[in-house]
Amino acid sequence: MTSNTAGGPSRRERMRAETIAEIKASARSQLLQHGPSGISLRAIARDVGVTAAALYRYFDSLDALLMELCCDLYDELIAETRKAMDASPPEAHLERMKAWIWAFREWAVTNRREFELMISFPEDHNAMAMCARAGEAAGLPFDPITAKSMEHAQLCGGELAKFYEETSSQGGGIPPVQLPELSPGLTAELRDRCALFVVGETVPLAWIFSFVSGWVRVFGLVVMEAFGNLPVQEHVDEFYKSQILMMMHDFGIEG
Amino acid sequence: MTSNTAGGPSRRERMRAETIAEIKASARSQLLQHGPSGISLRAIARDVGVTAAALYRYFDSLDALLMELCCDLYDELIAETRKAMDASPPEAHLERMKAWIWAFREWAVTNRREFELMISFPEDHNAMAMCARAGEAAGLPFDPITAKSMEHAQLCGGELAKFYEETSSQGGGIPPVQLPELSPGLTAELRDRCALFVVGETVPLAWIFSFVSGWVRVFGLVVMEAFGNLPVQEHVDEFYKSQILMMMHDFGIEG
DNA sequence: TATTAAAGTGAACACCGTTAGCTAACTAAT
DNA sequence: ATTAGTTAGCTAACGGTGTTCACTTTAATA
Repeated sequence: MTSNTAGGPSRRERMRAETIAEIKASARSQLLQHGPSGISLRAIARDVGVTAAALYRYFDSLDALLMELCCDLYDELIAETRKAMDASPPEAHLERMKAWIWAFREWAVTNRREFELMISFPEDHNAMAMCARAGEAAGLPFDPITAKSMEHAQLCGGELAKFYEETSSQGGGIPPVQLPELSPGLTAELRDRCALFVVGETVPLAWIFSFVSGWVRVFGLVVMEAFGNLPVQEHVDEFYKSQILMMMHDFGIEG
Repeated sequence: MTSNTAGGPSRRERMRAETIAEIKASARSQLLQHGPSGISLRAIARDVGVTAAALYRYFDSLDALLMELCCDLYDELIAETRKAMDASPPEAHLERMKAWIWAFREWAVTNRREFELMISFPEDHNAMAMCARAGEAAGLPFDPITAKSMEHAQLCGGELAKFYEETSSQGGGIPPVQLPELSPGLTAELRDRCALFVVGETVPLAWIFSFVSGWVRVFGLVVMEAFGNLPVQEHVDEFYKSQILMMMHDFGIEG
């Protein structure tokens, strides 16, 4: 009757997916209310209307559930960021990069607890080891959460690469203000590491360096704000804008 | 016999202090081994050789214990940083500020889990509320942990103020490279907030702005490295040095 | 319809933080 | 020196947690 002639997901699979979604939704609701450490497997079970033991049909452990939730949150952040970027046309690389920063901040601040879970996860518990093992099993070089984080950074890095391509092809390109002397070792590592972020082509070292510097700065801003450590607390928007301006200055762009 | 004629701490008080130290040491050892969420009150009790209930003679709750531990860790960080700064003479403000950054990083990286506890604390659990209440009770405007964090930042901010004093008194002072236009509101807030950090006198707005920017950058660097998110992972020392160079450039200093 | 795999249950285990009431030990004052 | 009061420690218990195991129900399949 319910045979799978259409090739689509069977009734059971649909049910299962629905239950999983329900579980995750409950977990997130608890995350919102009580923070990362306040998520209780038994409370989730109570919420979903099922025994605690039943959840083990869906997740190997609470940590595994949290990890999946964490990945979902990254997906949400990435989707949100991408949407914000796409509000500007594909050629407006600068605007799209600004949108990336802005969306990142917006999401992290309006979803503080989720963000807290995301950044505290990679090394919390023994989860890192678990992550790493899962990653290796799938043939990936990184644990899934680090991978997601890089996917997120790549949204901005790729845009930078495209921006370089265009500016360099139509008139010399913009020389960055200043690049300190770097050893061949660091130079190589920057290129290697950022081949993953800045997926693009032969962007010059100065750009890569400025990109990494900017990435660190934005990370600092967002984490500080989300964790309540930002010195500025009233005119945060303007402060961000001024920081963006300064970073653009590093790329030799006056905005 | 054991009367307190000398005015010093009584035998009981000494014993008590010793026990408290033992408890904290055990807590820290567990922090080191199992991370912030792996600290168990009962395990501490077992370790110290006492019943779990007995610990409540020393701390109101596990959270209270963690908070005190957190403050101790800040004290350790501050002491270490101060020591590193004092390796340079009092006039070498630039060197002392570099030492501040370097010591901060060093401590955070060699005490990752402690650092993790420290930055995840201010908002974790309901501890923030507890902190705030404790702070208000003591008449302080901030919770003790935020206060410690600011004391730490002040080590660097104060040095910057002294540096400005000297350079401005002996020949015009160094103009920072660039300061974006800031609204009166943000200007005022920067001055207000940083009156706490940069305890000093009439340092110009551009310096305050650059200081806050630098503070954000260093925070980003340290957090990323401690949490394993720093893009650079092999030539970290050199990367830090290059970042410091760039920040000095913001102050108009080539070095 | 009989078979088989999945989903769910209930009880148990070993932990956890916290509280209440009691006992022994030590301090301080009479 | 005796007494009163404080402090540190104990045991026992309560309600909570994650996790496992054996068992039953449910639903899809052959």
